[in-house]
Amino acid sequence: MPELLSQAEENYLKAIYKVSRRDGTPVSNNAISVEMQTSAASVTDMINRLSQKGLLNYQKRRGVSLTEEGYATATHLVRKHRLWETFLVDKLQFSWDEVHELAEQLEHIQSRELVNRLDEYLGFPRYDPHGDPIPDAEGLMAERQQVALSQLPVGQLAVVVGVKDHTTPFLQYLERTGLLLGVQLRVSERLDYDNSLQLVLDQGTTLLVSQKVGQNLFVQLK
Amino acid sequence: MPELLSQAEENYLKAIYKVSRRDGTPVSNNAISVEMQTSAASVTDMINRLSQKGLLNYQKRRGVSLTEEGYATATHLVRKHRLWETFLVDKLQFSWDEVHELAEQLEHIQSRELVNRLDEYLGFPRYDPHGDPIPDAEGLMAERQQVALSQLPVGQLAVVVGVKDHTTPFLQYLERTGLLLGVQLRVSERLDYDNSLQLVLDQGTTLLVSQKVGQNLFVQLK
DNA sequence: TAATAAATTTAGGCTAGTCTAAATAAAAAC
DNA sequence: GTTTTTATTTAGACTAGCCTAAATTTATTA
Ligand SMILES: [Mn+2]
Ligand SMILES: [Mn+2]
Ligand SMILES: [Mn+2]
Ligand SMILES: [Mn+2]
Repeated sequence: MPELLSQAEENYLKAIYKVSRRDGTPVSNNAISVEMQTSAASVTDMINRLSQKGLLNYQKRRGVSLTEEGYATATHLVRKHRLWETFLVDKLQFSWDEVHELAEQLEHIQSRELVNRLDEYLGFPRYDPHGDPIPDAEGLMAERQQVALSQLPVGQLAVVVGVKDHTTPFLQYLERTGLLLGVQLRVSERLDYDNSLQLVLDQGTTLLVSQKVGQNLFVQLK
Repeated sequence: MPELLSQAEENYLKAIYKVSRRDGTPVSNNAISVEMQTSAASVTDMINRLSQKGLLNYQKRRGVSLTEEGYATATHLVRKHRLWETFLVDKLQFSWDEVHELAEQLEHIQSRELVNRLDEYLGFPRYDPHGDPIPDAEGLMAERQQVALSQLPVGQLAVVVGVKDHTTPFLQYLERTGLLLGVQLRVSERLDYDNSLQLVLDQGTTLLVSQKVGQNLFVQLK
């Protein structure tokens, strides 16, 4: 039953999806208003409309959760967002730090057929340019056992598979330091003074990164 | 000075562009309301807003025309629309009768960079899947000396270069009869009874088409 | 020219989506 | 167990875009 949703409604759904993935419990009005950068009053308003449409479970003052339909709709939005980002990087040669805002627009284009053809055109990619998994046409996506770089035991070989922080400055930092997806590394030393990490990369080059960087990079054990 | 325009504002601009086709003569409120399928009151309302923004020249009860900026904006919308249609057909294998509605959505995506990269990715096409010229980044587009098939003298060799009617039924009719862009033909006979036309195509196959078809196909003399 | 028709504007109203300010409920701190 | 703080809802207002109905102006026709 894909009712037509406005872009505003879609953005709220996506925000609720995003916040609820972080913990799992019902999402507070407040968390949504922070994520959406709107007033709490606007959130209450929109929550009422979305639960009216059967996309949210909502009890006054007890938080909201996505219904089955709301979850599917949000997942489809994520699918579109990540496929468009992949298109922009793979086909139009955009850099991975330039595509998010564009995908925020493109994700609202309405056409299942277009999304599926785009998916096929891109070769059914499983991850987007930031390493985030792309849901398939049924809404299923890969779940990777990944860990923050800051949690990686010293000496353990691992490979960079994703970013937690998607902002342009962080992505450009990674670009300049060569700490990109697919790079293999190990932590050679953890410096107690400021929790910075001494890394040894692929070809033996070394790199010192701050705690903040370590917390925002996802790696997979090798 | 590309102020941010809403989709509604952009659609009105495009409608005015389409109705006026740069012939200078002011466009009537009524023509816009027919093109947009909205009430005359809504048109008056929007005209006021767009002339406020410097996109239209407007004097009460004397019709509107596009300003230089309004014209450039409308041309850019047409550029985006036609590039996206070309993308959908050339890259995603959509049929030419399926792409218009999708392009109506995609044309509102805001990013000069994206449009220019798409243009390059497509090889700087000069015509869209319907034979309509695509404005370049400066807003310039090819002007073809074309004539309606119904005007073509009997015996004159010509090639199909465009359609006047962009509706799905007409495009599907052309698809089924093989009367597609690039096909060479000549009119072997004009039947007085109903002004239908007997055509001889490329490989000598013949085809009888109604006056309505003749009026909605553009050809170029060979 | 006067009457009629068509086009346009004005007036007023509606919904979606936003806001601020105030009221109320729940949670945290004392 | 009060008090204070935070979260949430309510109330009221605003803009963009749309509408219908009525008023007004311009064009057409008798
Ligand atoms: Mn993104
Ligand atoms: Mn991404
Ligand atoms: Mn079109
Ligand atoms: Mn076209």
